[in-house]
Amino acid sequence: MNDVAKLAGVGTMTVSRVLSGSVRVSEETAKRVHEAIAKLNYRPNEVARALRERHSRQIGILVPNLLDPFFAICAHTISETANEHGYSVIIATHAADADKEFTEASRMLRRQVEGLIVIPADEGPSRITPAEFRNLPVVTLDRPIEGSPYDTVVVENKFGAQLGVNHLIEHGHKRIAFFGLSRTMHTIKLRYEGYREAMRHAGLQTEAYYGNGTQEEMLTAIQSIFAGKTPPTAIFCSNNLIARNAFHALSYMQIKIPETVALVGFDDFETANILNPALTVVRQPITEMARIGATLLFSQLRSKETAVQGKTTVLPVELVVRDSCGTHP
Amino acid sequence: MNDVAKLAGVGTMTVSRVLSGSVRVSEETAKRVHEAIAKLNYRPNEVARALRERHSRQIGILVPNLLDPFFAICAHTISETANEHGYSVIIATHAADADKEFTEASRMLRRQVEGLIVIPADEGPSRITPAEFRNLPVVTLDRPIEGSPYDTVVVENKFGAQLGVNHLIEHGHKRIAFFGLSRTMHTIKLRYEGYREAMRHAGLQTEAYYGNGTQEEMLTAIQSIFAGKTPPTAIFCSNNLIARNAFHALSYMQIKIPETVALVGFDDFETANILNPALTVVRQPITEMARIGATLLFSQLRSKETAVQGKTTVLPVELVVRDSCGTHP
DNA sequence: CTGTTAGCGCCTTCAG
DNA sequence: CTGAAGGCGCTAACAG
Repeated sequence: MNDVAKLAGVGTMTVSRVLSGSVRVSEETAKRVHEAIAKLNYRPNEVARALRERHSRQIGILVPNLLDPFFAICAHTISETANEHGYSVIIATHAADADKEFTEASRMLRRQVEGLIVIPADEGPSRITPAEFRNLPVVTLDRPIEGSPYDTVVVENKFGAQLGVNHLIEHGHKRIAFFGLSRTMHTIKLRYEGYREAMRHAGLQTEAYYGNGTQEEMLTAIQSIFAGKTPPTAIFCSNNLIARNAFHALSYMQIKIPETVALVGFDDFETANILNPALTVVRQPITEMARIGATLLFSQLRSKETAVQGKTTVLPVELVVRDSCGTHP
Repeated sequence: MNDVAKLAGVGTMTVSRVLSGSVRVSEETAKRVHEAIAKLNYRPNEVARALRERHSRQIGILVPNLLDPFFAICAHTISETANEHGYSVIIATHAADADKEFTEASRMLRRQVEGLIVIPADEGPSRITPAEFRNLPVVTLDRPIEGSPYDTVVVENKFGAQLGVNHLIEHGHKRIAFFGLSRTMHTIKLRYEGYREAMRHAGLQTEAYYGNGTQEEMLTAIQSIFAGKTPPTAIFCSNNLIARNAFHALSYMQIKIPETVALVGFDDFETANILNPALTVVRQPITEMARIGATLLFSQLRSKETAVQGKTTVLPVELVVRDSCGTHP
């Protein structure tokens, strides 16, 4: 910047002003400065600026990983939204580990991020709390941080499950199994509740299976379940991984969908409609969720006050009927 | 930091030294400092440190988007590798637009990233060049930046296509169509070359279709192609999007795979093996590519010299035979 | 082993 | 409209 100033024959402040446009500078001077900038290929140092201005124009995104399309879509959308606001994003993954989550959040704070958008680790108590991160605006997505006062954006997990299960019930199914991933995951628990209520309301008995996060485990589970005398005639899958694994195992075992078992998944995915049969799912508005979360954060940044109320925004889900439950009753 | 120093009754330098561990500090003093840090919940300001030390411990990742699992896997792997090196990552997307690519790279440079890993925009000449970004270490993934001296990591695109097409030829197919996405994409061009050579080598005529990036377009294309008198008996799909769209259209039209048409895709994806029939693909080592690229960048950072030679690392691909071509001949 | 001085690149404040 | 001084939080270099 000094070089630019010297070349343009002005003081550094003039250069600074030309760049920020905050104060009027005579046109001619501005032109000289611009020429000098171009000649020297000068780029302002945002680090110095951040230090001086005490805000980094940077937010942090903390997700379990970027391999699950659900998280990747969130990260993508947040990143784009941040860009529209002139912010950069730092991304880190916590692999569903609360310690890693805390470590990464701390690192981001040291980097002076102005806010955090996090899809919390689901195992163990999160250590992202106002006690640790005083003043730092945080918005959580997909699930809240238990007992924290942060704004959060989630979907109608329970209602969505009811929607899906009722769809199955309307098709006349009596034995409908719930396939969970982990008993401890917030979203899965809510979806199970929805399942249970729908079943109870219809006077049906519940039947839940957990785990089966890999194709192999699922195959074993399906084999044992369908070796019984009265296997379920329908399965409600609690997330897209479980749905894919179930679909795979059923196809592999040549168990007919929907003739022998009907299938409904929670969370739509790219290839759901090219499966054979195409999978009926409860769709979550992922992009919208991420955008709303980011917008929430930026409005906190603008108003310069961290939300202390912890507003929860619940987004609607939608049943996408395809072919894995047969035709409409 | 001043507060910490005061509370511990030492100078700021002592605090600094305790934190960095660079110089020995007496144990007792160190303890007092640590206590003060804990009491005040002090976190060092990385922005100030970066300004002073003139390196940010931050790299930039620039990808077209995070929606395509291929890019998301790359970003994920780079992010994890960077973390292992104690670096943070800034991520931005360029939506395959060379201007946006340039803008985002510039923004990252202003933020003093120490290096860039980029999956270049494929349309238009990239403006990420040493002329614009003097000294900045850059590694490109998936495709090179034309005429740039940057290290790059790619896969055997041409050979992979030959592998896939030969597999089809071995199954006795004579009319094998190539489904491209864009004529201008570097990877697609190479894959087309592989296709062409394999066909020529077998004395077969080529037949290529481009576009069809949406399910609707693909459906129209497939309808018109299969309305002809001698439609192809096999299709080689140049990437995972095209493969999925083709699969969808074929299923929708109830054209039997592999009986009526055999299908091979380039680039494996999550659900490829739960399709019915499971899709035979040429698999690229995505994670390995990203990890090698990141490692390359970090070794440049360590050696403090930007690669000027532009080393190209070519990674092997692998044919994953599943069911979309029928049984082995 | 510890403290002092100076300055990284920028912008706020105050003078001109 | 423009420039000079000072300091954001930190650490390299030097001194003690």
